[in-house]
Amino acid sequence: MSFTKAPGVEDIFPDRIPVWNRITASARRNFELFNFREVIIPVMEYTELFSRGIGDETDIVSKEMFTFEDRGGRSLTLRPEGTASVVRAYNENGEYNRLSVCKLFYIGSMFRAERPQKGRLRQFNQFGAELFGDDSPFYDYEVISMMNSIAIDLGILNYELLINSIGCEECRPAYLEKLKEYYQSNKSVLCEDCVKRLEKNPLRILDCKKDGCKALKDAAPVLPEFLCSSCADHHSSVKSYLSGAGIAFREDPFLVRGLDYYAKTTFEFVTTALGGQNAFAAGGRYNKLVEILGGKPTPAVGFAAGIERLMILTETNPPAPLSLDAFIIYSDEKYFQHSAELLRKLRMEGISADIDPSGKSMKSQMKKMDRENARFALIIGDEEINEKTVTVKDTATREQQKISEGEVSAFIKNNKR
RNA sequence: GUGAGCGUAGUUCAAUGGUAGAGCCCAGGAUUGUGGAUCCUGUUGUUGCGGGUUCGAGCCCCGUCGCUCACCCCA
Repeated sequence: MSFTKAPGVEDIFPDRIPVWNRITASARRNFELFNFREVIIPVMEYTELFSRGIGDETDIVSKEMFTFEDRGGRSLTLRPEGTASVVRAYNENGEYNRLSVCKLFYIGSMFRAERPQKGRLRQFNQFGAELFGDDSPFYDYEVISMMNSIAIDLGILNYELLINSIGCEECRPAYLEKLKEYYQSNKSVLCEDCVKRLEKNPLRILDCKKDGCKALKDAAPVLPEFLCSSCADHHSSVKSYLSGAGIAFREDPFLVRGLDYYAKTTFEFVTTALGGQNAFAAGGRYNKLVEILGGKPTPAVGFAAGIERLMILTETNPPAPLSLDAFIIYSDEKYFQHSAELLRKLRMEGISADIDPSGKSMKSQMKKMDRENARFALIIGDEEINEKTVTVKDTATREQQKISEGEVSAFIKNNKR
């Protein structure tokens, strides 16, 4: 009986781990520069959290969640995104939700029961940040600029930052009315799905790629024109902060998000290098969500980025593969015990080291050493045993020298990569 | 949920319906203590699975499973 992995999940083997690590390290570094602190949240929550938080009508909740019953008959769901969990954790923890501003970030797996394709998995990983407690447009800017720093840090080329404001509960209803009116009068041209969207979520019609619906978009009412003065001010402040920081962006008046909780600022980092997908990070402001999930009214802003998508974008320029500090080679099996003892000491000193215990020829051991990408070969034979030395060979320059046993570890530490 | 393409060695791919092969990888070697180049030798398969047509199927037909890409949607 052999087994295969479930559809849409992935094994990431050592050869790709440096790519992964470069991304998560960059995220952590930048989050810390911006004074965000890591929070580790559970991978499952009561289903209600997501249906309330993300919205029952969204695709994520209505058809993409991995939901199951626990033994007591309560419905649990593998998290399809991080924000709802972070909000729940924030609300539940008085230590943090009484702070005037609370900045958190997370890194972890998310689960959505979609058909897998390039850049889209059923179990995928995101890092994201959430900021609670302040409505200042400066924080919208800060969150966007933090993601921008990570993208630059990772050397991602040819990406574009799209921003928009989708208004607040004061001004959005009026816009939605206009939008409905507009599409109602053109209903005959709309595709089947969009006729449904007209009632449930008219904003989404703007996202439709069908020719008929797309054509209507050009003459559709544009959200920015309907913003109340508070939202308009907020939006222009965000833009001027971005311009002031030299961050290029394009306003996309039709940028709407697939999750219900957003208000005011929305943004997406997009590229054409991801096949059918185009966004590698996205987010926005969500001032009502904390309250919807039972907390005190608290403004918030955040984003999430797809780690696998970032891997696709950065794998063309891979970081150095993992390497080993030392590989021990012995000329005769009778010196294996001695070599193993040296190996043990090196590891205790914090030097990564390995050995081939098979007792095969030196040539064979050298080959193995080469494959392990070792920095130094440590050779032990008759001479070395008699002199209490080790021959240390630099695998890059092929130069070698004898070093007394006591000084080997110090030498390697001083010459590590 | 919908559509298209593809399943042959660890991997990348060959094989007019007529004995399943090559490159790479891997393993060993090219004299006596030394890796990456070169050369030599060697290992590896129920051709995804199950039926059918045929004297004969990796190849044709049907089913099934899986993968990939795209739509939808999204990070």
